[in-house]
Amino acid sequence: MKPLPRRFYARDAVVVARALLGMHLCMRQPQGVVVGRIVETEAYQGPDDLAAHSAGGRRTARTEVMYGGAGHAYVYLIYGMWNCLNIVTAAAGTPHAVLLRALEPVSGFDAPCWGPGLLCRALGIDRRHNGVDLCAASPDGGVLWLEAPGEPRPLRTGRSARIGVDYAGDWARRPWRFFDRGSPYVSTVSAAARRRALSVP
DNA sequence: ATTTGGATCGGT
DNA sequence: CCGATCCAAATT
Repeated sequence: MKPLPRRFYARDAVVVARALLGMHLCMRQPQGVVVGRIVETEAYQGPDDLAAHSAGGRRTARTEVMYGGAGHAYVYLIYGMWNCLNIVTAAAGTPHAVLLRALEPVSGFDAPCWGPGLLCRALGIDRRHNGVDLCAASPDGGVLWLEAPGEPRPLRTGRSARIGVDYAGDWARRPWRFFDRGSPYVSTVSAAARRRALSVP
């Protein structure tokens, strides 16, 4: 295990969001390590970005981890039933984060992971993981980390406006969502198209 | 103390 | 479009 170094995360969220495509999200579990390839992300840039939980410098118990420095997990509950996993980026005090929106299973699991809520459900991520250090490199290793894939795959990067942030005015139109074009695991792929792409003949 | 609505998802 | 399901944040 060689976690991405903290300097990877200590950059603008938009830069990191794009750079995370194709990286592996890894989680240590009782049964072993589970790995998924990141195929969809979104950048949030508080305090300016009105779509961010840290908009206007909002600083509460929930958003506190966004101010604590790059390379930590920000996990929150949404709609009463879904957890969402973010990666804190930029300098400490600058509340940027990248929402991980979809994975492609690589090893250790095979559960639906197309969309931020399903991603967390598939890996068993919840608010207990809020604040975990993704750069922990003790001999034992951390619970959750990201690393570069052994052999990089070609990537066609697409971008679009972010999903579900219509309340944010002009900020909602910024193309801060990044995804792997052609991955059937991207969240907005229709159920029918996904079935077609994943069906084994 | 009470209200409101959300960085979702699957089914209709 | 709708409902599930609950908590954070804003408001009274």
